[in-house]
Amino acid sequence: MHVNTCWPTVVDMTSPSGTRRSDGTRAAILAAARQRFSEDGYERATIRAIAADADIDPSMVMRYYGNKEKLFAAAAEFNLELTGLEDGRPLDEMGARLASHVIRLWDGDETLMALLRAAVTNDPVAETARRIFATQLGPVLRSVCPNEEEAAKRAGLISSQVLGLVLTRYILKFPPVVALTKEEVVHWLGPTLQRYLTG
Amino acid sequence: MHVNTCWPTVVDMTSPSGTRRSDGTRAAILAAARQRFSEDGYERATIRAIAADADIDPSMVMRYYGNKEKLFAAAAEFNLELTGLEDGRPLDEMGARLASHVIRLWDGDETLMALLRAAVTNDPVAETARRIFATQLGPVLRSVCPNEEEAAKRAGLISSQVLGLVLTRYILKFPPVVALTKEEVVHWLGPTLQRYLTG
DNA sequence: ATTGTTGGCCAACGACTGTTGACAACAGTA
DNA sequence: TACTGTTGTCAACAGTCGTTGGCCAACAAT
Repeated sequence: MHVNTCWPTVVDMTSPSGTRRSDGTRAAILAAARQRFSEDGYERATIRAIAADADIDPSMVMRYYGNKEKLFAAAAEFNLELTGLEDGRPLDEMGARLASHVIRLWDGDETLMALLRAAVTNDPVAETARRIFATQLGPVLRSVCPNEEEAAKRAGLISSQVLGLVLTRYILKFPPVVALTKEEVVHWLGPTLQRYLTG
Repeated sequence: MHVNTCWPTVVDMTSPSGTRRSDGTRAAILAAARQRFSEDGYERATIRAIAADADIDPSMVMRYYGNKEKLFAAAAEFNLELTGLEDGRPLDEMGARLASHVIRLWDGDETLMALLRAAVTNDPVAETARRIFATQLGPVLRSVCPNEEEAAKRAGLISSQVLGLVLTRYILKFPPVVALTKEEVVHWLGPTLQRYLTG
């Protein structure tokens, strides 16, 4: 289609580790983008606003990330950090561990909020969300459930409860859900997730 | 602030029941708005597109509904139809009844999807969602739980699982969740909701 | 036939969007 | 010094948005 216009083809190798003078700007853009996307969603987060937050010109955003879609893709790549959650620990406490992990992971991380906000109104982004949950939650389920199809179903059920909590707590901000302490979340969601895992 | 410019102050009472010639247009706008808002979300659903769907001029939308916000408010008012769900039936089957009710209610109704899509990126709309769930789910919970504060907490938990299912099934379209039959949803979510209700 | 009201279309406004290209400031290299 | 490629600024483009006001046809009541 067209050549890569997002990135200078020849990399400046003056610095020993391949860093560049513009790396700071790149990082500032990405940080501002994450915040804006998570607060405003994809459509209302404008390139101009992101550039203003990063204190640079809007055209720099285009130069370094090509277009708005690619900028979002760069800002919304993230990790559920689920690996190692299952090894060597009692299987019947996994639901509680998972609930605890979700709270710890989501609190203070805006990347996932940006992804969720955008996925709701943007189908390509929804595809990204499907992929992330399928590839990162899938292996965990297959380790406790041999049947491939059933594992997928259980992963879907877990996603529904986890994302439902995230939605009502961090995005819609239902007061009783916001008020839940981490211990309460573990107490209530733990058994639910446990049943979806092994019940 | 300013007078009501959304509606002619003097109503044409020529027709016996107070209907007007423009009622058809009004309804067409509302139907098109519901569909567009549910499919595209608040920002991307443009007045022009809604008007085109309804086969009328964009300015008519403004005349009848004032502005985009008011149009959405008119399109997103809806009913969870929860009254009568608890009377005279065994309390320990209420979770299953609720799960069954959710599926029946959401399947084919785009109003609630419009509300949810818009609420995620629009704070005033999120407030509407909070209000609807608080006022319609609250009474049900108070009928099974005397403690006011605990009832609110349980309502929040139920919302998290219900909205999580709606999100993953109807909006993000996670394949395993979409594939669930109504019976499977009742089988899996029923006990969860039952525990949030009375556990 | 006359008015006044309602329903509807049309063209345009001002604001804002993503995006582009020209150009200046600066770095390192020869 | 002059040259080259990177970083950044500025102004503008083409398009879309919500919204407004003017205009005309259909209709109602006088």
